[in-house]
Amino acid sequence: MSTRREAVKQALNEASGFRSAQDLYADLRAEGSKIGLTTVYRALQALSDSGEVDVLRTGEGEAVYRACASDAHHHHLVCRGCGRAVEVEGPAVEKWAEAVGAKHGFTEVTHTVEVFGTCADCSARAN
Amino acid sequence: MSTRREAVKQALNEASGFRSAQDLYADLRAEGSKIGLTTVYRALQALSDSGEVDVLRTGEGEAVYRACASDAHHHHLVCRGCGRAVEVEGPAVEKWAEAVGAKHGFTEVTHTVEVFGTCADCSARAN
DNA sequence: GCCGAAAACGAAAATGATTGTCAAAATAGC
DNA sequence: GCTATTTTGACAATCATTTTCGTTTTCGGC
Ligand SMILES: [Zn+2]
Ligand SMILES: [Zn+2]
Ligand SMILES: [Zn+2]
Ligand SMILES: [Zn+2]
Repeated sequence: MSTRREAVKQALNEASGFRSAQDLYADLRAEGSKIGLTTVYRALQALSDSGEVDVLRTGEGEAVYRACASDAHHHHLVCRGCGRAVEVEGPAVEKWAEAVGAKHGFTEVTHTVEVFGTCADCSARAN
Repeated sequence: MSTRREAVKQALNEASGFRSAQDLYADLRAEGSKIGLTTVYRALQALSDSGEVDVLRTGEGEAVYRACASDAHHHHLVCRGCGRAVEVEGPAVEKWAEAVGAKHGFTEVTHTVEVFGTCADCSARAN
């Protein structure tokens, strides 16, 4: 893993929530790095290809990334206010998705599941 | 509802799966309409605002729309091959999402759930 | 340490979906 | 018919992401 890619992963590790390529680029430049935007995109592409980071789409269609602690399949509970994310599991959901696919004759069934909300801190701050 | 918006909704009704604004624009032009791309975007915006159509994002971040039969909250089982979509319900998933949010102190909990697979027809065609 | 191939970089241009602008066209009320 | 309002659509502008293409680094072999 190259130094630059290492830096991108590092920046992701320091964040608790999902961050976009543009966010990470800004973070890195802010701390003095001379990294280019193209390289940030390439690093994120490689990291998500190798499964080292999770990626999902915001409601506006922007790709956001996160370095998750768990290697296993999981989903996220994401705060709409601060972006903080909690890794969650849902055996019931996994079974349901499989069953739904099978029931309608679909094969190679996969799924996307994300839960959004306002975290306790953000709720408090709003008062 | 204006004639043009009516036309967009009509085009969506004729499709069984999710379609992008560009897809619908192409469909309408193909059948002779002189509608503009901007108008298609505006119609879809209005239709989704009023809840008449469902919208979701493809893995590439493109917005796709569908005129669903059900007014109630539901999810979709979508074919990766032909785009065909089936409306599905999952009470267990609804409860799970709520519980997960509550457990971590999140409020105003919402969720996105989509199931993807290859439909029977597409599986057969691949043989 | 030195050399050339291969990999990594990054600036700038290209892409592609979506949105903003604004004048022309359709529509409604009178 | 006639003016006020809404809708429309060609075109420009945005913005995230991808391509392109020299330049710089890295690295194995010497
Ligand atoms: Zn928060
Ligand atoms: Zn899952
Ligand atoms: Zn299919
Ligand atoms: Zn649901």
